[in-house]
Amino acid sequence: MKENIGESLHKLMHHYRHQVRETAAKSGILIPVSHIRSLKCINKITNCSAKDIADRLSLDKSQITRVLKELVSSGYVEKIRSPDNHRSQLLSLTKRGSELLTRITMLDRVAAQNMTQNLTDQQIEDFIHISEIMVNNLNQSPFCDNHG
Amino acid sequence: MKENIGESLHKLMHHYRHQVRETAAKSGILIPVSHIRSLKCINKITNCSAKDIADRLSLDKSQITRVLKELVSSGYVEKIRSPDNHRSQLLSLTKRGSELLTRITMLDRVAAQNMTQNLTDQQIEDFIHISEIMVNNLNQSPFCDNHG
DNA sequence: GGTCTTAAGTTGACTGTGTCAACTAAGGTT
DNA sequence: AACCTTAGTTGACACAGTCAACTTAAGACC
Repeated sequence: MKENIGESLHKLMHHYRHQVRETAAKSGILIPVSHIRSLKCINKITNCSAKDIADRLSLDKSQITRVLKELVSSGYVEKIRSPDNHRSQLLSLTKRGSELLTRITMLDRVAAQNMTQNLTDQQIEDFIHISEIMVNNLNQSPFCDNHG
Repeated sequence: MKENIGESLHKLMHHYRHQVRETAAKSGILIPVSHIRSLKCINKITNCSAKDIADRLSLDKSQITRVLKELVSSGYVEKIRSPDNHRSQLLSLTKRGSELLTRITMLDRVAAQNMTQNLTDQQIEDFIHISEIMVNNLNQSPFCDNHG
């Protein structure tokens, strides 16, 4: 039975992505999921840099660069060079970006409620908790050597 | 808190995929995950057709066509026209395919054990169970209208 | 028998995601 | 100065997922 956990994950992820995209599309939001996730990071992390996003989302730097390029050119994000460290850059949401994120947050709430509608709060917490344990297992395993 | 379930999923999926690919690569298995998943379907479903795989994995028919083309050309899978229904086709593993799947199954077991190492059997069952409930929620939601 | 519809599979084109390697530029070290 | 590290950029590529148009085969119906 244990071995099927992978298929469960694939399936769940598939349907989850589907719903996120569909929900967003129905509200006229047509940007990809990775962009949405990046917006959330920028909002949450103070003085957010590209690296911060990459670390938090476990994504490649290059991917972030490309996402940011589009977010900036769409007017959702502003990029200014950090005054104290010219290697780094400070990311912040524009007014437009903030408004977009507000709408996304509302959609997220609805989507999460829909996805968890037959579950108790305890079950949801358990699920997230178990997920975290598994992520830890995977990170510390010999298979995945994160030098950090 | 509920809204973060999405990020948990993304993260878990990311690390899970990473491990699957890495584990396979270390054993010299260099085919993509979708191919592996398809092989498992063919093995599990008697008289498996392309559509069966697409349904079971919630993937597009076209994707399956392409996966099968490679699996056939690599000699892992055989494709014969169904005698009673010429629209359909019967898929079966070749000897090579069977051997490959055996190796994959062993790797899967190790990977699953690694991923679940600090979890009780009950927690694993709960996790799978909750996943299924969420998949059902997503399928039956107004967002995702599966006409089938 | 001849249309009409549906189902299975194929193909092409395209978007999004993830990864790798080579590179620039800035900062720190000695 | 020469050297190393870090943040970010760019190019190239593989994989994953989606959509629409198409072929071929079966079944339904007059």
